This record gives sequence, C-alpha cells and structure tokens, in this order.
Amino acid sequence: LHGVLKARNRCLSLEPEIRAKEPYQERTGQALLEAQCWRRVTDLDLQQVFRNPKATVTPLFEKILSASDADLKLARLIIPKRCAEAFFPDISALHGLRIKIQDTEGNEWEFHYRYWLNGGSRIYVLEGLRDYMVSKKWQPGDTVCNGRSK
DNA sequence: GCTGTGCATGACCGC
DNA sequence: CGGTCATGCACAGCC
Repeated sequence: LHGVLKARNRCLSLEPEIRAKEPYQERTGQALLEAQCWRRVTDLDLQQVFRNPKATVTPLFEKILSASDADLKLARLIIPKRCAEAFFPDISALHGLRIKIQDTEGNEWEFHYRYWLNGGSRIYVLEGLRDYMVSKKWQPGDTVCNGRSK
C-alpha cells in the first residue's frame, strides 16, 4: 500500500514499509466506499499531481486543512478517525508509529503517527510535519489528500 | 516569555 | 443526543 498526501499541487506517498497487515485487507471494501463518499479531487487532478504516469492512484481520503492543521507551531495534522482506522496501520498496541512518506518529487519524509485519548474515543494525529508544511506552504483551506498507488 | 506536548472543552453535525 | 474534532489550555522545559 502506498498513500498520497497532497498540499496544493503536490503529493506524498507512504512508504511500502507500512504496508498493511491483515486487518487492513479486511477493511479494503469499507475503505473504498469511504473514499467514494468523501472525495472531491478528481482522477484527473490526481494524474496531474502524481507525476509518475505509471502510477495509478486510488484516492482514499481528503481533508481541508483547518487553522490548527496549518499551524506551524503545532505542526500536526488531525486525521479523521474513520480514515485513520481504515487506511493507517493499527496502532492500538503501540502508542505511536514512525512512518516514512515520500512525495512525488522523490523526497522522503518521516512523521510520527499516534493518537490521543479523548473521552472513550481516540483522536488520530500525524506529528512532526513542520518541515513538510513549510516546504509545501500549507495554508488553511488547502486540501490534503491521501491515496494508494498500485 | 516562548514553544511543544498532551489532554480538555465545547461547537457542530449526523443520527 | 452522542461522537468527532477544531481549538483551548495547563503544564513543563528552555531560552
């Protein structure tokens, strides 16, 4: 599995090393369903953004950046719970996971994926995004999307 | 003070 | 109403 995050006209793809374990596969159907419900970015958008013409990208989810998401001091991205549980590795047993992400220009980034307890539930968050945010010039209202390349 | 961390709070929204 | 999540905020290090 790969993922793609886009800020404005650029993308990131998740490294294969976080390739899904079993529970991941089981959720594929649900994941695709979610993607279809949520996506606003078109296939053409993705083709243009993802420069490798061999890569076919399956959009998974998108998020419009809030003020908090684009705050350089926080440097963290809240990941919608359903998306996190559908597309990201299960970190129930851990309290965090370092994941490597690669953008379409070949740059590799490493983020920290974890969650906060909130009431009886969880808030999933990607941390350590400052350099990436600066590089891609994240602004509130920008769309971040995540996809899977085959 | 300033900054990062980690959780609390409450607005919002779907059910 | 209950869950989610944007933001508030207290606390701890560190200039």
